[in-house]
Amino acid sequence: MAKTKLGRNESLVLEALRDASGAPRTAYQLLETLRPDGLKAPLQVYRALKSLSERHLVHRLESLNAYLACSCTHEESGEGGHALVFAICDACGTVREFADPALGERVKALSAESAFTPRFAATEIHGTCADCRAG
Amino acid sequence: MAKTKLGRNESLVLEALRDASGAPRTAYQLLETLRPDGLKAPLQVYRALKSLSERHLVHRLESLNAYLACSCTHEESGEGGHALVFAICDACGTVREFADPALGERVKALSAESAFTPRFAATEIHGTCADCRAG
DNA sequence: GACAGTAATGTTATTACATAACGGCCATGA
DNA sequence: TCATGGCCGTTATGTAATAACATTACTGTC
Repeated sequence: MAKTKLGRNESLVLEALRDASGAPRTAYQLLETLRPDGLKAPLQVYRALKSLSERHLVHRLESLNAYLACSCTHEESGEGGHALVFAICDACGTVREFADPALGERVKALSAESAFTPRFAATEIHGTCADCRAG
Repeated sequence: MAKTKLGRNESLVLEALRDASGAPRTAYQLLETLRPDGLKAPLQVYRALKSLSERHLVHRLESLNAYLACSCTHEESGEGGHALVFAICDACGTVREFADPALGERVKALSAESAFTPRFAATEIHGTCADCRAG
């Protein structure tokens, strides 16, 4: 299932996201960044992002339509799937990523109550980070 | 802060969402639905959705770019803000909405650990509902 | 009623995000 | 060799959301 090696475009996109370190980037921002490297069309970026997502190397932030290099060591792929948490600072835009087991358990419990079979869950918390609060 | 009464477009959009009962609708789907009622431009729908969101009568499902009539009685507006949970069936598209206090507490705790000040959090669980699993 | 102020609405155009459809290149192994 | 599959490139298009500006409807006041 998981493919073996990253292709050129995938490597470029992943590197660009890691350079951003904590700052999410939209697909079109990535495209601009990577134009000097020869990327020209949105689809090149989107394909790379899709592939990287499937390998759990990047995540999509749904509420921002943006992408983030994964900072967690996923010991995951467990049955219930992943339960990621993102703390998004609306002031400076940086994002911290967690993989919280307790929250994952709560998601499972809630799902069970509704006879719902979860496959994947993500929590996005919007607020203000410590640095921005300090000002 | 909260305005008094719904305008015509707001009422139309809210009604359309409630008619969908559990099924999320995109802004453009709503526009098509409401064309017979005289709506013509996306902005009319988006403005209504924004206003309704601020009143907590509808929610946006980030992972679907779609909107849902709120089914909860929000006794909320507490300090930490809301912590909503959506169980999204990827098979039939229906969505169940919860307001889970335990999960809200976990979000607060996680935030505190990172000196992050939360304002709003939403959890979207993708999976399969009981009906679809039964087939 | 006449008027000013404000909230709601309407219209056009544009930006931003994402995918469809098609074709080419090249490694590798039967 | 040549068929297969993975990766890559390009054009065109679909879908989601907002900017900018004009207009209409609903107040209260005099």
